[in-house]
Amino acid sequence: MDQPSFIVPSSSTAQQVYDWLHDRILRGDLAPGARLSETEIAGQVGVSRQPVREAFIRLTAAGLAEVRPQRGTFIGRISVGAVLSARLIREAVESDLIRMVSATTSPALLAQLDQQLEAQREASARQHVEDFIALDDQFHRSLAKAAGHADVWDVLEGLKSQMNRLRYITARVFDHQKLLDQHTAIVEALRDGHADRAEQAMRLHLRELLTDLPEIARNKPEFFTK
Amino acid sequence: MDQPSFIVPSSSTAQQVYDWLHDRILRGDLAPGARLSETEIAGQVGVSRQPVREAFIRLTAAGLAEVRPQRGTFIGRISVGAVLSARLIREAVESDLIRMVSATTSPALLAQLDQQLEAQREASARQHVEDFIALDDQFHRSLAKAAGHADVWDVLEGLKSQMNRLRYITARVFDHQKLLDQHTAIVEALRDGHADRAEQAMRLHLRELLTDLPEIARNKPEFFTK
DNA sequence: CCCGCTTTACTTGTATGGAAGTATGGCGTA
DNA sequence: TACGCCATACTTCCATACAAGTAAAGCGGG
Repeated sequence: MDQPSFIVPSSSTAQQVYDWLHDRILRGDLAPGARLSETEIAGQVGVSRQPVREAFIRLTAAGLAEVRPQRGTFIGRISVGAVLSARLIREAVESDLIRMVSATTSPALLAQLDQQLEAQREASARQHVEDFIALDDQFHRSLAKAAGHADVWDVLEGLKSQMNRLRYITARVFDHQKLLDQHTAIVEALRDGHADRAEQAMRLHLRELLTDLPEIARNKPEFFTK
Repeated sequence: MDQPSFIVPSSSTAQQVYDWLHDRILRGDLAPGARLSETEIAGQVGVSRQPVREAFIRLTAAGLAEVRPQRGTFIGRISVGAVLSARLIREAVESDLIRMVSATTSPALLAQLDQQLEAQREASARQHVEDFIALDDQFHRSLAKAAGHADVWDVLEGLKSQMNRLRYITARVFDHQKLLDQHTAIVEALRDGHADRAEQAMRLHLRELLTDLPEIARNKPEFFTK
């Protein structure tokens, strides 16, 4: 049984409990639909129910848990609708962003992106799922930053949480090579200064989920809700 | 036999406190930066501090309040960056949505939009700010629904809360006539089956805030944070 | 066996007391 | 007057006790 190694007084207890659970949920360590209990978690980390309860409230606000009064608290199932909505929003936003980047792309940026692609190839070769996911995020974040809107990416983080859970839970079924090729196509379109092609490449990339999701939902129906 | 799901035993105290404060904040009844107090609110509504505290936590998660440990809880100032990010996201998403609508527009939809425009003109003539804002939301929501993605609009609600506060606080400085003309232009472009023009009209409409925001922030600097 | 009631062991929700931290006003001192 | 220290009155945070509701096991009667 893993638990936070120690409670540091730097941050509040509730915050630390929240961080701990948030991380475990996103990584799929806590399965969707699984039962949580204020008293049980409190016992595991050695605090009272109160901070645990407050962590639950925040998790609920983030769409990662669901508390049914007098019944129990449960890890939220992944809402297919929410994932599809988040995907559509991502496509719309990142399409606009990639056009902005295309208008101001520089050799320095292209060099940075090339370097990130190389790191992704390396992580893919190592079959290291966590690194690959982190590098994928970094790639998209770099583009947002290059467009001068890194803050937009931060705002989207909340919406992406459901997608992130999906990625962790089903990471091994994803075709890393295909994603890599799509990233490469985006960078090449930028290098050629071809805004339309860059946008289309980005849209194609972000639509990949539409083909993967049905299969994933079929494999693990107990993890999903409509 | 279970009770119908929509019959809930009057929601929890914490929920009611949250709803009450949420509404007051969005309407600008509670000014940004104003001080809140667990004990004070608890006394006002006649409950203990605990549910009030939990309402504060949820408000914080929604970006509407800020709790500084051992110092106090305050109505969150409106983040200019968050508003701009939300605006950019809205423009990107609604641009995509309006293109989808344009591909499937029907006489019935056009009739519905015409009717909503008429209602907006009427509310504008009455100078009824609340109705005008509600009808504006309804207009955009109708378009999202017509695109087959009403759920996307729901997801964006959270991001829009900061924009909504802005609208309420400064509603009287907005040029209702201009917004009405822009809405009309969008509908006309749809009626002509001109997708590009519809998208451009939508983008222009949603960029209105970019010119308004600086003036608003100059008038009420104490309401904003960078 | 099967149905239905009752008991019991849970769950989350609320109230309250105290712990820890922060800001402020008052007071003494130079 | 100006400065530094300190008591005091706040604040949020955490722990604990109890209240209210749910669900399921147990048990008796048909």
